Amino acid sequence: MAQMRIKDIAAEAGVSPATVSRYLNNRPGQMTEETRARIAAVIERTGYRPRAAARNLRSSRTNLIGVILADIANPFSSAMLEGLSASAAARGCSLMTAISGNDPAKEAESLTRLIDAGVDGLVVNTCGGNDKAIAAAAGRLPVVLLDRDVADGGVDLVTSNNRELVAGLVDALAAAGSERLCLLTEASDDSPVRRERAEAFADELSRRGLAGEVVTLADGGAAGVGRLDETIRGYAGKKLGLIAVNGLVFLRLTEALAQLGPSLPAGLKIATFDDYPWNHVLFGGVTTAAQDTLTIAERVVERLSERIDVVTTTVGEAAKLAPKRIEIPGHIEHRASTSR
Amino acid sequence: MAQMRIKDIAAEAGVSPATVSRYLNNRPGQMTEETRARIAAVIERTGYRPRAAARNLRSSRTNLIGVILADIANPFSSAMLEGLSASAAARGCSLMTAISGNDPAKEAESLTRLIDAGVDGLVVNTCGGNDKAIAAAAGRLPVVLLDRDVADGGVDLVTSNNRELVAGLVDALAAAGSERLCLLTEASDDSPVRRERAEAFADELSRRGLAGEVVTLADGGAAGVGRLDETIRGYAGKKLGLIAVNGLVFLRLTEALAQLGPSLPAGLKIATFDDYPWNHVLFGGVTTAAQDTLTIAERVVERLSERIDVVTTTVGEAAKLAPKRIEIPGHIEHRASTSR
DNA sequence: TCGGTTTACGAAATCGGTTTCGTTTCGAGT
DNA sequence: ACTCGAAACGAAACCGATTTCGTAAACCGA
Repeated sequence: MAQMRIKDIAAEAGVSPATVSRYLNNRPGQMTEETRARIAAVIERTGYRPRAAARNLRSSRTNLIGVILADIANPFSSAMLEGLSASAAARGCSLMTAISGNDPAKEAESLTRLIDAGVDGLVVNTCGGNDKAIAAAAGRLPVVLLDRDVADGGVDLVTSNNRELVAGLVDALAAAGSERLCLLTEASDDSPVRRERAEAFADELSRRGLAGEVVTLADGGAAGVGRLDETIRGYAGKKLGLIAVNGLVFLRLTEALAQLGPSLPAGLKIATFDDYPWNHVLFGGVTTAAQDTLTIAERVVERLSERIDVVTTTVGEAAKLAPKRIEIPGHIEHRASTSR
Repeated sequence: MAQMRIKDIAAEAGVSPATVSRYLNNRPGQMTEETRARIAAVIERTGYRPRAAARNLRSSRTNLIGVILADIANPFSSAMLEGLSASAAARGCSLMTAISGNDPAKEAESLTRLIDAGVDGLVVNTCGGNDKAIAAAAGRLPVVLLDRDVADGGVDLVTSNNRELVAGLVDALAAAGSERLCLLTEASDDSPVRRERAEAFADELSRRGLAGEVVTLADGGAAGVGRLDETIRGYAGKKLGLIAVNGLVFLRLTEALAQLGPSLPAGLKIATFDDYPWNHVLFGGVTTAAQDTLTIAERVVERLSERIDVVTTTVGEAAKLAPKRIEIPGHIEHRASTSR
């Protein structure tokens, strides 16, 4: 009685293992209401749980979704993980997670490890440098990219409407009276997301005939902050507006500004991407381009499920769905840092 | 050639499947260096990867560690997840994660879902309310608790040395000249961790003959902040020292203080638990009790591995290891908020 | 009432590894 | 040369579900 097997249940219910299996997966080949009840009773009484490994082996489906995240310290990632977890659970799937820590080698290792583990599909928030491997993986099993695209294209991608969010932040700064705008980026960040935001920023400036530039901070070191400091000092009092391309850059910006004083220099306005908790607090509230992480997660899982269903339902090469790019609209949180 | 099976490899290498299996698991029953090389060559050439499901079925070992986290928004949790991921990967294991979002029902559901999935062991950062179920689970498979204990005891626990960290923060405030100390907590937080810190705080006060109290903020609402505001105002200028029992409380404290002004009122000193990124920035740096998340994660996985090895190696009831409480020392980051 | 189609279910093959058990080979000791 | 033990390996059972295929019973219209 230690561990019940499906045949034990079958014996006790006076049916065959096949029938119990049909019950467990409530299959189309229905059964009498009476046998259904009998099986249910036995399972209820014995507390039987089917062994996943056996099921996986035969059906070659694991109900597991692999997730590779570049940087879990980023609240965007943790919010995403929570959303993915919920959406997957709603579909009866569990998550296998791996964290690359922005290390392409680790990412590659995670890729093979998760695939070897037999996940039904893969969600990848890539740190870059594995475009080939990811594209190859996408040829062998369902893959949906999260936020960051790969070079070769051809893989599903769910992302925010970065261009419109950039426009929204520029709007906010312009409305607050900024006459010259800077987009602050980091040298080490060469992700497609950063590029997309930078391009949108440039477009937006020229579209409105505003002055401005993209300022790249040196990595972590004092040099970057110094450069930033210069920039700020140079424009101080000249109605400068600053946009941090992501939450980490914003933190560095805050550190640099702290050297100038605890509140914003007169005429300086700021805004940032990524809705970190401290954005409510710093400078009395920072105007933020917030992504709709819950919806993004939901759509990622939804899309992945579609692909998984197609793979397991259809046969051979008919299983090709055209790659799709899904943009989830975020919104601008207007706060004190861009008030007049 | 679509999917190689172990017997295909065996055939190509001119050996039996059993030998290939021995090679894959490098088993004690050694093989000739020559056959080893031959098998290696075939595997290398064909890119063969064993199917995990089949392996799991027979060996009833999945190399999967289940992780249940109460609140991923908490940076402690994300740091932990990163650490667990790394430590597990180093042992060839993957992580199956579930997030309860502090909902006991979700936690219970995650518990059974992960167990059903066949994880070898479980790491639980419980949100409370499932002590029975968790203790029961610990009777059926290896379980290590993370940070938060369950009532029944009898389950391994890895946690920080909260009592000493409290003492360290009290030290810092006292050294900064604070004469009266408050520990700020939240009404909704009734976790063992909070209780332990509160007790340690009270002990520490009486040991040193310091005045002070535990102040409980009402949940989220303005009332709590109002109360806090009162407290601060009441003591302003009287060398008050504040300790936030965790990072979220600290954020609320910061919001409340923001109403009073951007810098700390004269004579007010503050310190907090949880080393969030913004702690470096707010108030020019906040003195923080930082937990050694990496080591905690490492020890959790290590302890879990011990239990897993015992389970799979020994037979029957000899497999009982005595439950163990492991404390990982954290340290105090002294920053501007407790300077003289 | 009768052929034909569904419906409900059982027998047995199957998924792809691991593990047990037994056999052969090889080297060492006397 | 002969025995013995260990090392190297193969044959076949096995893990526990799902799935295919087949069959008997029930249903149904003419």
